[in-house]
Amino acid sequence: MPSYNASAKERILDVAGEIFGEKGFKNATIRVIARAARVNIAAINYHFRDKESLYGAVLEEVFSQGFSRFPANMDLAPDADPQQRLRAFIRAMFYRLQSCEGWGGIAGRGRLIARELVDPSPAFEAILDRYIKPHRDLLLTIILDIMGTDPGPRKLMPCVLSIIGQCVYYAMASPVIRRISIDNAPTEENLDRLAEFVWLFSLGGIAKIKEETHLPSKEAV
Amino acid sequence: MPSYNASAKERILDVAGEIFGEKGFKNATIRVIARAARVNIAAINYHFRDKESLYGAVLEEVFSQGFSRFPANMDLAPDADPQQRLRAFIRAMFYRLQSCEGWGGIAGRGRLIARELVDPSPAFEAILDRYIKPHRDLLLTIILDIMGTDPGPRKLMPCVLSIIGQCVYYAMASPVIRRISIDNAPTEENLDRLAEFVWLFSLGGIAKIKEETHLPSKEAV
Amino acid sequence: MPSYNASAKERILDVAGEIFGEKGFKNATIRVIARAARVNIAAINYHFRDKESLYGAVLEEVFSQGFSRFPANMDLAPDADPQQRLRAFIRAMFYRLQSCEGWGGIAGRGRLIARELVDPSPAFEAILDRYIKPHRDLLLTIILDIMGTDPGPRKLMPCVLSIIGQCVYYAMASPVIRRISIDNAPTEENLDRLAEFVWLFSLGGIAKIKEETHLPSKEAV
Amino acid sequence: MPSYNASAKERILDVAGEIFGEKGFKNATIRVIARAARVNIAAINYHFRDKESLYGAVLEEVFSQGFSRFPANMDLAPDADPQQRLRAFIRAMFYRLQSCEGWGGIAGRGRLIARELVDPSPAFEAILDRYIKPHRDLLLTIILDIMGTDPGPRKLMPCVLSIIGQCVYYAMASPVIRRISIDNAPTEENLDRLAEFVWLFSLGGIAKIKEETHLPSKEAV
DNA sequence: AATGAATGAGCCTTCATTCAT
DNA sequence: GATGAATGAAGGCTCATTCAT
Repeated sequence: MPSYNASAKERILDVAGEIFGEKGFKNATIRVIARAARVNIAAINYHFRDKESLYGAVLEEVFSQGFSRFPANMDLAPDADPQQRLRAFIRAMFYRLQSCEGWGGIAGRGRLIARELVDPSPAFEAILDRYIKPHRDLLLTIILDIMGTDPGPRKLMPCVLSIIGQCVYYAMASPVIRRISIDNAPTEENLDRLAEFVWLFSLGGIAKIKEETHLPSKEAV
Repeated sequence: MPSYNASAKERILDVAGEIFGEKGFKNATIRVIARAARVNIAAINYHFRDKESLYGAVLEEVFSQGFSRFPANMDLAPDADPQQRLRAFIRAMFYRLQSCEGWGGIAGRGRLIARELVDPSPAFEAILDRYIKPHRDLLLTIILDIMGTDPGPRKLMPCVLSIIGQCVYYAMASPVIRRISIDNAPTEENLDRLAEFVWLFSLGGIAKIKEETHLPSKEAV
Repeated sequence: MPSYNASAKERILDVAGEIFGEKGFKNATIRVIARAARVNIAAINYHFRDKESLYGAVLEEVFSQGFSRFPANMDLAPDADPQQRLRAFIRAMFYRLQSCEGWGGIAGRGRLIARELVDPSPAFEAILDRYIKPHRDLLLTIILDIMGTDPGPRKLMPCVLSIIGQCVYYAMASPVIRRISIDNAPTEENLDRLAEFVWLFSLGGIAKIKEETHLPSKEAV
Repeated sequence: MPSYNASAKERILDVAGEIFGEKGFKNATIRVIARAARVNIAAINYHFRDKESLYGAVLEEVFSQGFSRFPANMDLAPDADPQQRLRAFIRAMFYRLQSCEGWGGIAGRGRLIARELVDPSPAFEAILDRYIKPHRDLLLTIILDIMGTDPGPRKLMPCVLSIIGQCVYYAMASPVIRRISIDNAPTEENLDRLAEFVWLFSLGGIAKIKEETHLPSKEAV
């Protein structure tokens, strides 16, 4: 039965995402993953060759599922203005990074992405090209549309980073945030509220950057 | 000879910061640290009892040095207005997280902090209380002073997080940022420019949040 | 389709001979054999039950083919004298142990036999009885005929061993011989020349042993 | 106590020689070696880095001890004639390859050498240069002295190989020889008797080769 | 007849730690 | 104060084998 085979492979992929996200690549052991997936250790080797390849498959799965489940135009009207497109972009990013298990299986995987940002694995290279760079370009066009004019890369790229930085920080530092500040448990309500905040904060930031003239633009450098 | 002992202990602490920052706690091995510090493996256990305690000592050292070398009022006039205090705060944070080796020995340790945010070690608990919470409170008062009125925690705390988030993100994701966007090598010029950007962006964000009235304040919830 | 089955089984037997000869029993893996034979791993167990049985089948095949292709009276006139019979015996042995692939498919299998001499496998027991002992007896009668009289086992058996030893050594140690001495690539020309040498050397040896009287015979012990 | 340390390392080296000789490199496990040497598995790694390096050390030890304990001029008068030097050479080789444990610790290591002849390990390269080639050259000069004139490499080198081949074969094929022919247990009496036989057989062979004129010499090729 | 999936055993290695000196 | 030797635990991986199909 292909469904049984697929099931075992899928089970491995599933729990591996969970455990890699929770413990990190090195701390996670294939023994634990195998036990959680209710398969033999050698089955992991059979389906994914080795631990590193399994990790690569998990990474691909996380990004693939994340972007298909929460596209950047999530809940967005076709004729939305750039402000609303930024809002959707930020909300989708929050959901992608922090949606919890009950919603469909990518819980804790936000931390997996956070780990990749800190030290990228070899498998992350492909992810950069296939998912992250196009995503960055989308945000670039949104910001350009909001500003109306091109302020040059020295103003544009940092806007991208500041917006993404906020989204990522809420996800990656969530264990600490919970301890030092507010309730940021990844419930739907919290995510929506924080996304709304980041959106407004970033709109203010973009406006401020646009009106600043003493910041160097590309030409000024 | 106390000087020799102190020297060995200091060498261990020094290279351990480097290597823990570079590889992370689990990936770093005391063998590599011992070899880099030119001491016997057992000497590490002798001076620091075990790997975890060594890590704790490193963490304490990193924060202690970071805050003493780059205080939050760095280069700040005593009578500076809150905007300028925010500027100094952000600049100090950039330097603390990203200052490179030539400047005095805490290179790569920004990544060590980033790792702690993703999964905090037991030793991080003390750091939170001694360094991070007071630091957060300082930023809180700065923002309050900028706003002039207390908008309630639902607006205030996220401002703190969005500002810190930007600073941290630039440091923690630097390997990836370098690949997908701008030159963010931690030179003095780059750090100053990016800190300036984050400062302005955040001023805009704070202003925007202040004027927003539909955002829920604490009482509205 | 019987032809396909037979073909698969034969392919396995064929490449297994090659690979067992090259790597030895333990170092050879059924995975590599299966891939080289272009069959599924399980097909090997299907056709040959397990790795050890496959090895037994290969061993039988090697000896069976070797002795049928290169019989000890190869190229020998029916009325040949014992010296010529020894010559044919030695030449056949060289060919059996070293004939290369182009000649009909038992290349590298000389090393397989060499390995069996060093540590015999369970399957070798049957080979001893069916092939090697009769072959030894044939050489015994040849030597007896050359000597004319029976010098007793203490002189006779070592002659057998010294002759066989030379033949086997040229085959088994060929990787080293090539490195430390002469060109002994198993070309037809080289095999013929070396066999000729061993024949003459052994004739001299036999003659010397025959005339020696101080060597203990069986009775003297 | 250095003697205790040395003792552990020596014990490992000792039993490893035994077990590698008995089972071969792949079949031998460091677990078994560790247990037999009464040390922890990790101790092997500590002293010899890994299995392959341990094997290299064993190989070096076997040859080093073999040649120092049984030099090629063993029991030889300083003014001995070439025939007697050949006799000593052959006797030493028999002892080296087959001397059993009671005599001083290189039992079963003849098989280790035999395995190297069949498939040389990377570590064997150094052994060739340091031990085997000089040994071969010594035998060459002995044969030259016996013949009186240089018959050319096409006659000389095979003489070397035929003599060495006999010695090696008695050692390497001893499990089989025992089954198909005579009592060749490596007792001192047996070794002496067989060495004596090989010596005489080889003297006869050399003489026969010398008088043969139709064999190609170097120039004839 | 033949295969893909899955297993259990076993192997080498690495690591942090301890102990005697 | 500092070290070389030795340990026990655990980890990733490979292999021959089996089972359901």
